[in-house]
Amino acid sequence: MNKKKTGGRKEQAIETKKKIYETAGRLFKKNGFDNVSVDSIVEAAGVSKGSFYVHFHSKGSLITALGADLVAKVDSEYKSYFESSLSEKKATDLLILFAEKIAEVIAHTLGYDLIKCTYQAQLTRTINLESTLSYNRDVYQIFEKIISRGIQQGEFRHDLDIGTVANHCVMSIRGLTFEWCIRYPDFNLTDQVVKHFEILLSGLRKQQPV
Amino acid sequence: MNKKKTGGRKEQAIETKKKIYETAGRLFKKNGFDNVSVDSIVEAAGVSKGSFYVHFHSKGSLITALGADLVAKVDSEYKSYFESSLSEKKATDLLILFAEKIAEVIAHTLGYDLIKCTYQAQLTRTINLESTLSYNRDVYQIFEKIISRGIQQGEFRHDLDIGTVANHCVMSIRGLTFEWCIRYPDFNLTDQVVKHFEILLSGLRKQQPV
Amino acid sequence: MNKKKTGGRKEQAIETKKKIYETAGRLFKKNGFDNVSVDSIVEAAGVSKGSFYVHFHSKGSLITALGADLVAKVDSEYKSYFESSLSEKKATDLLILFAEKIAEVIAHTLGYDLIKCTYQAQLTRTINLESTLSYNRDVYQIFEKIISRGIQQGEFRHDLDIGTVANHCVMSIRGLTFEWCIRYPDFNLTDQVVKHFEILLSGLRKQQPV
Amino acid sequence: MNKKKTGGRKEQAIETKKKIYETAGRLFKKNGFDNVSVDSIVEAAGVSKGSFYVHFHSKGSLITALGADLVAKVDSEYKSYFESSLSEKKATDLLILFAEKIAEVIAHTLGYDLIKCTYQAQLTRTINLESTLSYNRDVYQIFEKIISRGIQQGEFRHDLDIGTVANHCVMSIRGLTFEWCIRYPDFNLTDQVVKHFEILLSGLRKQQPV
DNA sequence: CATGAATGAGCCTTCATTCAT
DNA sequence: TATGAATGAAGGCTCATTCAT
Repeated sequence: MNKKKTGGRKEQAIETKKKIYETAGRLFKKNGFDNVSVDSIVEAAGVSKGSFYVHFHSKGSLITALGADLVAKVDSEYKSYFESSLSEKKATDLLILFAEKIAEVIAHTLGYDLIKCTYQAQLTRTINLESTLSYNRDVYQIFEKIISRGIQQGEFRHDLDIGTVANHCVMSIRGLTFEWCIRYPDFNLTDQVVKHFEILLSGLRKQQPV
Repeated sequence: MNKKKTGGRKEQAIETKKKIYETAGRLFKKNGFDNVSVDSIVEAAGVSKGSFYVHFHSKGSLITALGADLVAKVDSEYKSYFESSLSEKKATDLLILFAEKIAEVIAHTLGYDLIKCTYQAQLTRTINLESTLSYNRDVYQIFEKIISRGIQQGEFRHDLDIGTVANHCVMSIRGLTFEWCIRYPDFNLTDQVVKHFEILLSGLRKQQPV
Repeated sequence: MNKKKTGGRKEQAIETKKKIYETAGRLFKKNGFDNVSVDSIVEAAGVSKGSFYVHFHSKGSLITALGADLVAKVDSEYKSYFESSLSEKKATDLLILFAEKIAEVIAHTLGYDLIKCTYQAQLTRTINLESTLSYNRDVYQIFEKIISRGIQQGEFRHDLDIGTVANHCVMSIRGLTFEWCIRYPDFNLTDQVVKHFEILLSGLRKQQPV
Repeated sequence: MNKKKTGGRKEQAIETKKKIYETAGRLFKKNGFDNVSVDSIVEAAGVSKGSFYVHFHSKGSLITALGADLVAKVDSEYKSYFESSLSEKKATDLLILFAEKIAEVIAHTLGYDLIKCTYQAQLTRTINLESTLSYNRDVYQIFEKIISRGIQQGEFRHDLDIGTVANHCVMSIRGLTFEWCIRYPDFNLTDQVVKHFEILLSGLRKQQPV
């Protein structure tokens, strides 16, 4: 009925899957997590319901895939941003900058609807959280590098446990993001994140001789 | 047909409403937010479905009421705890103690299921969040008092904006609670809250002359 | 929209349930067991799908009820037939007559389609079989009475175990009915049942001179 | 893409068909009749869905073939058992022994699940019954031989119609097997078959002095 | 012959809400 | 107030079959 352009069936199959995938992403972003049905996805994508189940084992598995993809995408963005900022010497500035960058990505690249539905999904455990929560995520490792450098350079206290602090940094951002979700639009995520890290930093910084 | 004990119709009506209300609370706590239907509530409460809609405009309005009630209840608990701890002199200790108390209430008095479903409801905005988010909540005011005292007593930095810091304290707890929800049961809320506030404190504390 | 005749809501409810029930019975009989959906039942009955689930917990429970009803109905018919035949003196004749009566009821009162779908349901255990299989069913007891009388009157062997033989009589009829189902219409149930009971009565072995 | 061992395409085709066939048999036996889909067959067999429809016109035709095969297999087993028992002189004993053998094969060689799904298929006429029901089946002929010998040897009554009695013997076993299916596991098929044939042999009626 | 993507009707069940009594 | 029958859209998922490559 449709699709004659691309050659092989395999290419077509990939395209169909992609179409479902992207349509679903768009709908989730637009309508929120619980308001997207398989029916609405396939209708919007212009494929049959059967096709959906050819390409995805269940609605949940599509969501899981979408989530993992998202994590990979933003982590990669964080990573390249961090690497391009390496010239920045002071760990303090680096920490603020990196936190700010994350806030920017969340608030503007991903956007309110997508984040909200992701957080919802995490709470309902509809999705497999491994990719989101793994402490091996790049975002944790970048924080660790920054903190580690701060300690080495004598900016941060020597008694800090690097893993623990990185962990609390991520949690702080996650917490502020949650607050942003529930106070939206009366909450400036970037400002609050910067403010929060400034407070946090005053505690991390080595005490200056008077 | 039943209920002859209490006299007037008004008393009976109140009792019916109460029965629905309490049953709903119990069920939400037990089964999670998405797994409680109006049907299950009225069945468990022993009233008719019609009665439900006599007393509550919709399922959502019941949930809103339930949420506001919960906030009032825990805030009152926090308040009385705080007042009984006033003898405690140091603001630093008071802050840690109070944060710990909140974590305890969340983890043990309220419990995982209730909190999770509350957080879910906040994200879906199924409930009216006013009561939860109002900066007039007792919990904010208590933090303000503690911080204010810390500044007055010379423990905390003088340049802190009391409202802002209290706000970030609440947000930190909210964020850690969210993390607890999605990592449960592999996350000790109380420990993490204490740890987080210790980090936060080192930044709040006035810098000591060497 | 419809139904204004009968007075109270309760009467209407009963009528609705009855309408669903009878429509379902008719459809099962007409289309066979696996080819009747809840959709088709409610459409034919002219009620909403929601109504179906108001009156029946599930499709299965409707079928179970239908089955139990059927058993009760035919057993009662067997019983009254047997009681009206009590004047018949010889147990041998009574046995043949009663088996024949059962065959008649199965083949003509109930009919091929209904029986076939009942037997199917038994095999898939879609229905609760208790009512069908209980050895307390009237039909077992009637056979026991006949056999018992035959022994007392000296017609039947004294060494027969009454319960066992009654049981095998029922099983024989059930077996022949199954055969009828799979050979229909090339199998005369009544003739075969009569023939079978004649063989059963006389035995295969040549009679030994005493 | 795969399978290089066997030479020609024809050999491969045969092998594919065989693989589907045997896998289907295994699955039907394991999961029951209604719980095996074409999808599950081709997945388990490791072939494509397209291949299935190359080799079998429909799901039903596969089942028909499977059924015919089964009949041939068991009939051949009955036959060789009977032939090896010919030395057994008395028709009475032979009859009991043969019925018992059939019960054993049904209960243990074929097993509950397979028999149940076969009986189901017969009722739904999903399968072509010719092979099962043909009066030319070996099993009928063996019964005829036994009965015939019993008459010739003076053990059985002379007035028996051999074909009719053989037919009722098969039906009895079929009926008891049905009963076994619906009462499983609270029904010992072999015991009941032996008991039934003992009753059949002796009859219910008291023996008259000649 | 083999493949597997695509189809779309069909399945049973749940649910919040309405309304006549 | 209280009842509970009635509603019907929506939900996720299965399945035998077709057909272009």
